[in-house]
Amino acid sequence: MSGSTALQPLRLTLPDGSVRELPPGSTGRALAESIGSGLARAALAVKVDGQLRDLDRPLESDAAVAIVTERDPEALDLLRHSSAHMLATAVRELFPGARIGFGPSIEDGFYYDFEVPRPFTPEDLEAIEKKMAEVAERDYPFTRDVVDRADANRRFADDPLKLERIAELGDDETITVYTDGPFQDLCRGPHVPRTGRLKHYKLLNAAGAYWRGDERRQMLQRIYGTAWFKKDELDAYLHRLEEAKKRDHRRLGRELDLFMFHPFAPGAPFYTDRGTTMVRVINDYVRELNQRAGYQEIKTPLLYNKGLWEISGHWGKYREHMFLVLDSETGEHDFSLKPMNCPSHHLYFGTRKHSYRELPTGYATFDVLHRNEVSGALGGLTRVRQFQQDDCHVYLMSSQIATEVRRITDMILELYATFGLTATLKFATRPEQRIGEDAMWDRAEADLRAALEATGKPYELKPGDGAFYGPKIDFDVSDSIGRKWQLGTIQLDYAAADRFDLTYVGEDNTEHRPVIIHRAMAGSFERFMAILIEHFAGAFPLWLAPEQVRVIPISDGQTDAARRLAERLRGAGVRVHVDDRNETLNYRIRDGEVWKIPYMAVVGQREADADTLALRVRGAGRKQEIFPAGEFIARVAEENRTRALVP
RNA sequence: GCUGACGUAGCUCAAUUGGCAGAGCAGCUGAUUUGUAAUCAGCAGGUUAGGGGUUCGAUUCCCCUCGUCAGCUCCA
Repeated sequence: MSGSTALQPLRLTLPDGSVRELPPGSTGRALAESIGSGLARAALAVKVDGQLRDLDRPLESDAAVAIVTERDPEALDLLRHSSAHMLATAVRELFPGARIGFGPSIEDGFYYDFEVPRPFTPEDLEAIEKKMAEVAERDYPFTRDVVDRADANRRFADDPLKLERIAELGDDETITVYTDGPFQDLCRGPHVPRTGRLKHYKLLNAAGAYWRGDERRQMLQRIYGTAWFKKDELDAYLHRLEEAKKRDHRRLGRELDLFMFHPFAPGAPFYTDRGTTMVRVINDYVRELNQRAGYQEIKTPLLYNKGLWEISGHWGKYREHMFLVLDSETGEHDFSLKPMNCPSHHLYFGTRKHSYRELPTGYATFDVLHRNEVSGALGGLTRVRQFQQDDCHVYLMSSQIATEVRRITDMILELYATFGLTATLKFATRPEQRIGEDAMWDRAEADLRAALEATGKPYELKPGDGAFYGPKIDFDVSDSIGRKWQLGTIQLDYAAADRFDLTYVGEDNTEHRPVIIHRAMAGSFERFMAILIEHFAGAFPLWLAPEQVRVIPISDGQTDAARRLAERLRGAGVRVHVDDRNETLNYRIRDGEVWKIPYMAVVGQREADADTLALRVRGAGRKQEIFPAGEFIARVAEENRTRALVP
């Protein structure tokens, strides 16, 4: 405690630098009231020397303080954590025997785990939500009590999970209990002042969750919810969920006929003709980038004897994720489908001698990989068992790292920009568990960082998050609705060359170990497809669209003209179809919009006579434009060539 | 893998307490020849995911298998 005596006033410094004096033991609320009654009404908590505290907790010493209201970023956390308590309060009233686990605030909401005899049903959730409204109505204060261990154990005698947590608390830790009405919870706090402050929330779903995420422990029933300060924020969030559902790649993949799954091949997609076209277009683009970088594209075997996996270390650490294959001659499962490309590339590199003159040497491969994910981990194209990566391994001398990393970074950012994706960079440095000398890490991190700085892009530092064999740069991409995906990665590897005994002959005519860079840009094509589908909501830019132009003759009289136009477009490398079905023009226009075709070229008698077309741009409605056929073909070809994002 | 929910025509969904499996869209056939988001009529479409059980009778109730979906420590 500070040396202040009971008679000396507290000196509280506000964010604007002004100082207020209040009697010792005054609460945050008293401070807020002394500033203004409006602020006192808005106050949710108080920040004392940077730490959040309950509004009604006495201030003990001079400090820098700030009143926290809805407008502070931390306030949402507070709101959601308190909402979790209110949820538990309601559950306890409806299910008196329910034992409680943890109930934190999370991104966009909160959850609470309960140990109950049976899982919650959707009807339960409705009832619980109603009960929560009652609890809010009763406007209980959240009160904080400091208790000793014995008291805590007594209070939670019926809640073994809480007792377990209490037992873990150190003797020097303050144990606090928060109470709102009939409910009390072991909790560090802080909370909003009263349940009445919780107004705009919704329970979303319930699902099982292992106690502490440990599959060996009992399964609890978790209820997820979301909470916001304003009704329109809650509505906007729920609307966002709806929108995200609408652009769910699984739904669009079916509606736009891009890919499918069959029960006989769980976790392995079938691509339709349209989906295959997209994969090919993306492939071609990555190929072009690889070629420009001077990387070689190679194809390597899919199936290997375990000898390879023993060298790579997969056999020991990764075997459960590999699809083992029975060798009928030996009767043993001595073969495995490859889960990664690196061992193949290392093997290939090692089959011949390399001069320092040929470094850096890059191998790129689009081969199919298999990883045996547990069934519960599968979902759509983002979590699959079979996939392809835009994988590349570059073998180089350590003196070449900075230049090469810079080159790769530019390449990756260019790729993202082409799809209208923006990336943030993360620089991950040496982890606790690692191989190699500190000097090596110093050098590697310095090189990576220099390369990173050279891009001029801001980056986030993630100390200790590197791979055990080297530091890395991760690329997080934000899509059009703000979701983040980790896509690209550049990893320095100082271990593989040793394991595979890879060498190059240096200028000094002796053998040296190369450094290896693992590079992925799009990551897996499957996941990248999913991200693109959701990013564009299925309305792909022309160059990526499976069907780029649909030619629509108005009536039978123009069918031949339409076909001739399509033929000319096809000649210019355009993916085009003629919709001469026996349907009304309106029907076919609508169909084109539903299928999100970038351009519809309508050909009536006027257009047929003049060798023109009436262009309808996707989403632009009736706003159409008459184009001479030649001009239109040139325009489409140009968009294709430049990979234009918008028409 | 575990917990829960779900699985009905190609797609989206119906089908009282267990009582003859339906509709819209898509498909096919015909009529219609269309000027910018659904023309009309007819036809066809199913071992209700698969298997077993209870029952006079199962889409419905029970069990098993397969698959799909949600979730499985962003730190009391």
